[in-house]
Amino acid sequence: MVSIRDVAKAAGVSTATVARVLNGGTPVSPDRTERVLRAVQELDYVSNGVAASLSRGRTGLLGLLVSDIANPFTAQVARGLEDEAVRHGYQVLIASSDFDSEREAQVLASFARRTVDAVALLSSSGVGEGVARLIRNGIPTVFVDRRPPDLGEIPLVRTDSLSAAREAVRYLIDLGHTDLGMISGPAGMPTAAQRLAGFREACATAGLVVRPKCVREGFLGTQGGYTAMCEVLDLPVRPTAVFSFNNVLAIGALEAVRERDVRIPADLSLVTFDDTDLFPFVDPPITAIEQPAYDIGAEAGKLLFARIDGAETAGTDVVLPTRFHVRGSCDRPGR
Amino acid sequence: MVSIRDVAKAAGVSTATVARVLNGGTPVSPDRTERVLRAVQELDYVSNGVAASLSRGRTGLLGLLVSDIANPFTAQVARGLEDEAVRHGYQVLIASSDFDSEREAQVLASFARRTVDAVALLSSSGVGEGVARLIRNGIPTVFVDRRPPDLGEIPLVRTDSLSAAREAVRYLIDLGHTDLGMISGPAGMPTAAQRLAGFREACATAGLVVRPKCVREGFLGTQGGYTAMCEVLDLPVRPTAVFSFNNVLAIGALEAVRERDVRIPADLSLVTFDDTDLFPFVDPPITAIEQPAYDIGAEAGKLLFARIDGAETAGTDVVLPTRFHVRGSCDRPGR
DNA sequence: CTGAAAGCGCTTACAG
DNA sequence: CTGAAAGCGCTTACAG
Repeated sequence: MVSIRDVAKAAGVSTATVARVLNGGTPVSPDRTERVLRAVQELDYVSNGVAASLSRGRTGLLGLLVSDIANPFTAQVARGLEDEAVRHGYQVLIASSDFDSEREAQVLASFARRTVDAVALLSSSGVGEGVARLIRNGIPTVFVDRRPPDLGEIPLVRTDSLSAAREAVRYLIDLGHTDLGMISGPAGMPTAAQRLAGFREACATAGLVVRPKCVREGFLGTQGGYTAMCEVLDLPVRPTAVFSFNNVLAIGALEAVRERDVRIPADLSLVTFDDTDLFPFVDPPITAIEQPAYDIGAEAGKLLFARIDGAETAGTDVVLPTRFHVRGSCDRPGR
Repeated sequence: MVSIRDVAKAAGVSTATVARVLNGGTPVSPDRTERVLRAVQELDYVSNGVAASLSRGRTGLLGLLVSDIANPFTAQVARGLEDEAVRHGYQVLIASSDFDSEREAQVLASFARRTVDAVALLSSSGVGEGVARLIRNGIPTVFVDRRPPDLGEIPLVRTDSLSAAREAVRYLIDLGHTDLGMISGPAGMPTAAQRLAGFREACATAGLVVRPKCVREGFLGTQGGYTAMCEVLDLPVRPTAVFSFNNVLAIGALEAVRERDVRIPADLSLVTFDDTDLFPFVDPPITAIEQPAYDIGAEAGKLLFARIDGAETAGTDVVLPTRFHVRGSCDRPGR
């Protein structure tokens, strides 16, 4: 590989001069500038980014840990973060844990090795030691969507899950439903707890009793939504409306619904957290809570760069608004 | 930051010994091993990954260039690639060009700086100089899904777009359609050309004439599909069946269809390349060609690692099978 | 099994 | 404006 020394030799200058020409900033005489440029051209020189990172002390990389990049919400967050990164001359290193906490730990360990300048976390498990080390090592970190309870000082960008859930469920109640169910998320996940709390609050406020068996915890993935919905639908008495933790679980739930020939919304009303391009075209169109995923990602990026630039961001909690899309998957109860 | 020298000092050994303990491989006496481990613990030492990359001459990173990670096909490819990467102790650096060729060039330039050990390309434009430089610099590269015409020697992982398209269109013809349209992809994209060719071949074989105005080129993104479908539907005489270049365009097409109260499949039959979780639930369920996106990504990873391990991969062309899902969006023509 | 030392390929005060 | 040189923090022959 041709190195900066080869270029310097060919141009008859020092490596310092080559670096100055290539990186700009410091002035270099036109004469030498041209000689360097020509040598670069002739030798087809490309600088070594790793070496540059080492001496500069920064990599120009933002780390993003996600559970599954194929989740549409996650992908949009990634896009928002990436666009913000590009604006600052950065790139994003996305790692999917696939809900595997060991893989998550490996990714965090790798981030802690300063392979990235800052980290955004949109991960599933409570994480634990991995994040703590990241922070002890002084790597700017931001949580996206949710944050483990014991890390309150780390900034967070999110929506208000609790009130959005409460509002959606109140919508169902206003329609006349009195027997509601929920396909919930994993118990350890803060947003799962919040959405469930919103669900319960709305029911409690309306004086409704929630039957324990109507609340099923679905592990993430469509399969989890399918299983949970099967359990709900196979109850001796079905609830007349179900609230789903997110769009992935909702898709699984739809499979269960179809399999049992349950009609939506005649037999069952359905509302879900997280929207999708195709929800308006589903039979029937799915009523959903939209989160501004792209903006969440962008906001996380802004926080990270503010921190990189020396700003104090501890304790920041950015809350972005949700939108409720009323479509065709809800109706008044049939009984 | 605590460095390997601090650890060496604290443990009373050389930095070489610390490295040996931490990286394994070379044997170290139990006594020193323990001292090192204790020092690491006490100092909360985390090695610097960038420095390690520089001296090892490898970063443990695979670069993946995509147009849009939010495209479900792309996301699945990324997952397949990533899982393969993890199997080899690697991570994936995903960069979205967002269909911007300047951004694409920047990403390729960054990859060429050896910030990654190998590269998988799933990008939109013909690319040009960026890829050429990558290859001149000896960075193992693989194309995914499509490859610019002049880079035939670089390995490629793909499906057979032409015959899959032909088969899907023949299905429409067998249903009795004689006036077909297509929402095509950007003219410069090889897969767009191939799917269009498949469409034309099927029509020609059946002796059908394709009206030029029934073939619209949609720029990528749902908006492009919407516009293209609008043009088709606003023709004085509508075709009775339309074949869509991919799922994203199909979603835009559905918007146009809905807006005009066209009924699928009664007024119009629709088939699209690329499947989606939700297509079975759309009204009506969308008939689609599924590509094994995850496997495509995994296969690309295998090729890259084979090449990293010294194997010769030039000229490789891996073709994976598609699956045709007949659902409810096609019927015999109504007229 | 171990350490001194060179080397990876840049960047950047420092002195001129 | 310019170059010699130190330094970024590891890894790895080399000699013992």
